[in-house]
Amino acid sequence: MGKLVRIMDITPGLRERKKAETRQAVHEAALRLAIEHGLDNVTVEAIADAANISRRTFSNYFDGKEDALLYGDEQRLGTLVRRVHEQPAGSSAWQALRDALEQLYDESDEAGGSDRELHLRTRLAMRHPSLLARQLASRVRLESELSRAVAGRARPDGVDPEVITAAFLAALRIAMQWWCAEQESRTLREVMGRALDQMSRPFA
Amino acid sequence: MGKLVRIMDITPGLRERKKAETRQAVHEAALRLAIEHGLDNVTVEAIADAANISRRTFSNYFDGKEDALLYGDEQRLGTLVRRVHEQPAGSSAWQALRDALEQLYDESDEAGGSDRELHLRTRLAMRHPSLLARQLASRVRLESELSRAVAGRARPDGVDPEVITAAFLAALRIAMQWWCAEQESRTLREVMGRALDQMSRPFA
DNA sequence: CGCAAAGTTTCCCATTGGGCATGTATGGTG
DNA sequence: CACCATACATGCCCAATGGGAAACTTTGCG
Repeated sequence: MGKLVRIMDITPGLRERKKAETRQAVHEAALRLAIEHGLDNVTVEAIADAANISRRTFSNYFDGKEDALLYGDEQRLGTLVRRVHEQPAGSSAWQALRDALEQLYDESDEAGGSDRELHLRTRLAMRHPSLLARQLASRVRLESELSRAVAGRARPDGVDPEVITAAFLAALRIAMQWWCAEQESRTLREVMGRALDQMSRPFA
Repeated sequence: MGKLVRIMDITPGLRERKKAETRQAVHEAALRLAIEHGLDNVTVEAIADAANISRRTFSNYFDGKEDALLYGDEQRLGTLVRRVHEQPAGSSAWQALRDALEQLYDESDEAGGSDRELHLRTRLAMRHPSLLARQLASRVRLESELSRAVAGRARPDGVDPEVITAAFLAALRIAMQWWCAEQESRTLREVMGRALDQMSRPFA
């Protein structure tokens, strides 16, 4: 029983940790190879090889090279959901989303995750149709979670959570688009702020 | 030269017309088979067979069964872009989008394209990840066209066209989501109207 | 009518996802 | 600590797929 507590609590068990490590390793291998040789010049086999696992095992971790590449994105958005949940209950839905996002970028700045790499990765994703497709699909899956995360919060009369989160995510996407179009003239933060400001305004 | 005019003008040439016909035939075959047997129980070969073309030729028309299925969507969104262009120059960006959409649904009502079928198709798309993915990707490709179509129109101060169209399309997506969740209690029109109203309001 | 261009088909092969069976590491239990 | 159920990795295999090369057919301009 004591073990059970430990398992559920902090230690996910060696097994789980190893899985997570491998997943991360595969992800990074995929990323490196894709940037180096271009996505379609990289086979699943090559990625698996670079990560020291068999091709078959790769399939156990990801549904394809695209998923492997976008694993970082999924993680990032997952933590975004968590941060939204952590926002003070007094924050409005829109504000909670914005603050959570801001917080997310504070963290990644500290972690040294430079904008530079993100820039590259995102350009890669925008260029390749199959990547773009999977990315958007995974975001939709996340949208519902995000909606639930803001469902209990204050929002303008008659505006449903789904609409707020959809608008929020759309703004993020547009911001990334803008940011990738220019060459680092502005911070991603700034661009996102701008997009979110615009999105929060009335259109009619 | 006279012929050249005809080619560019109305007659797309027999060749082009046949291509369009085939494309449509393949699309419909795909749709029928997918609804009948479920998407993943239908091979590309089966679709090609049903449309009386070779498997290889299928690839000349579409990049995969998903694309074949979503061809209808692409057409529909293409005409939406055209309708937006046709809106009176006096209309604001947001209004032009809404009116063009309304118009699009007037047309499909006249054409007898029942909501019933759309309901089925959309549920299909929402359930199957690979379909959802491709659908979203094709919408992004369209987003830029739509943005250009409203670029010259009146919009709230400091709000860029991309943001407006992104919001618009996001609202459509949410509306489809809502509409598919309930069983025909409301018209798609109504639901879309509701989503668009909400989206046009300020969030902050 | 004749020919060049566009389109279709056949043949082919590398890549891929996933089922199944077999090894191998992990962790709870007596 | 030894033991075993279970989860995980791997190897083998096959059907599906995308797309290149080349042969063949259709279209339509001159």
